[in-house]
Amino acid sequence: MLHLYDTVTRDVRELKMREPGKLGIYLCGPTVYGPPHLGHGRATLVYDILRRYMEWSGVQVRLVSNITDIDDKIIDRANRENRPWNEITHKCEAVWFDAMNALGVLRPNDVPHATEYVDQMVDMIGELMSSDSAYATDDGVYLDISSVPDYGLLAHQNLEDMLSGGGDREVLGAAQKRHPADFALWKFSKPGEPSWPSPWGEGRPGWHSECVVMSLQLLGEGFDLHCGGADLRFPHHENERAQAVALGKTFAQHWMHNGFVVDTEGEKMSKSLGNVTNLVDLVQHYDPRAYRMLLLQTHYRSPVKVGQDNIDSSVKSLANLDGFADRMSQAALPAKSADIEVLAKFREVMDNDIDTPNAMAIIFDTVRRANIAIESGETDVCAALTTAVHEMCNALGLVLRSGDDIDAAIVDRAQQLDAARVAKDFATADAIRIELQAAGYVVETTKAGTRVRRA
RNA sequence: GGCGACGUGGCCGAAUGGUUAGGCAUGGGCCUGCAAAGCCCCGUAACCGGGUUCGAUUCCCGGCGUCGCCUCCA
Repeated sequence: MLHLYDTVTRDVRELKMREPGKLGIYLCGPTVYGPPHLGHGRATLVYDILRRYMEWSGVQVRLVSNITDIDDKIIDRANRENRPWNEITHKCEAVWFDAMNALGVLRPNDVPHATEYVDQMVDMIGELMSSDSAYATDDGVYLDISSVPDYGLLAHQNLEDMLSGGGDREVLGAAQKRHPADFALWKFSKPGEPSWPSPWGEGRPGWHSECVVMSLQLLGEGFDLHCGGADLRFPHHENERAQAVALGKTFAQHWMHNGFVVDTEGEKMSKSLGNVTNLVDLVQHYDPRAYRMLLLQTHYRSPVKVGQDNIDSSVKSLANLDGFADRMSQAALPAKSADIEVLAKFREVMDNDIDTPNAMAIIFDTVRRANIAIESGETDVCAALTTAVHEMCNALGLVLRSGDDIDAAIVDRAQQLDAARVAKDFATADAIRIELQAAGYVVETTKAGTRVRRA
């Protein structure tokens, strides 16, 4: 049974499922107005790992993750670049899923778009209006948070404390709001802006409304888990929840938030603080698996430093695992099911708030034990451990590469190298070795003969 | 100002009131004709000052420092 930290109760508790064996997850997706950054990558990888682990554990997961395709930032960019707003959103969404694909992040089961749910949002706002939980001003329709008694549940702050600081920031629509924390459900459009009809005037939905409508519609009331980056905790998630409460509906039963990506100075990475803050750059310049590896070695709630050293270290440890997979794939091991004890330990740490750093420790330890087993001729033991490694990696979405296809001509040369060595013609052997290395291969001398692989 | 997180060995990064994290790097060994690759082995570290305790990196108090949230950023 998975136990997971809950932002509301602030402790690790069992993740309950409305229907045992079926898990409904809502993940706040991107606003498509620019290239995805490392933070987006972390969030999606963290929940991809959660999803895969749950599925591996036999749970049927329905992951819903939206695309915010109407928003002020999209309109701003469209105006700035003088191009249609929906051209930007389509382009950015394509880039997004390309990056996700490269990272090995499974596509969510549902990908609702905000623009597809405008009617439902208007209906919901209508309900809030008729119950006096919302009111219109000159620039939009706002939720009256006084109708939400426990507003601040996720922020763990009461309203007065929230307002006492935060000082310099501009309060949106302040002039006519009843309370500074009231937030926009509907924004009236200016001429030329994308707009939809509503009883209160042409406009577009506020950010916080789409996720309530879509999550409740697709997953239903009281769905199991709502997640996203730590920065969404407040105000976004708080405000989503506020609307559900105002509607008299039960919302998410469990809240999960992942930590930030920070730069080497430990500062939150938001704009351009390093050279690889852009996710697209990262997956182009490095093995995309390295990012998953790096995140697996950090707890999801801790900040993670992404820098050259860290990525390099992950690339290296990944190469070691690949090498292991490759060697074992060629070792003609008997077919064995995974070592039960190893998997039990793996489940134990994973069920404890997705403790992937310890899960990785188990994987590395199992690799070491498999190596020792094969050295001492215990092929059955080795096979069971190796299968376990593959199962665990599979559960975490870590795909190990084994056995690149090597040109027949190269394999041929390797065999000639072996022949020369047997004949003790070391001059020829060395020459072939140099030749193969120059062609970009690592030449390994093993008891079973020379093996080559791409460097 | 309010709320919260954190300060661990060369770097990254976990758990934990007393005994092994793990990764990467370094070092040693094995293998090899020599190499490389690979495998094995190795690390007593915990911001400072008090306190609780037989014993604290782990609990409490106080400093110092870093970071996050406090109206639209994953």
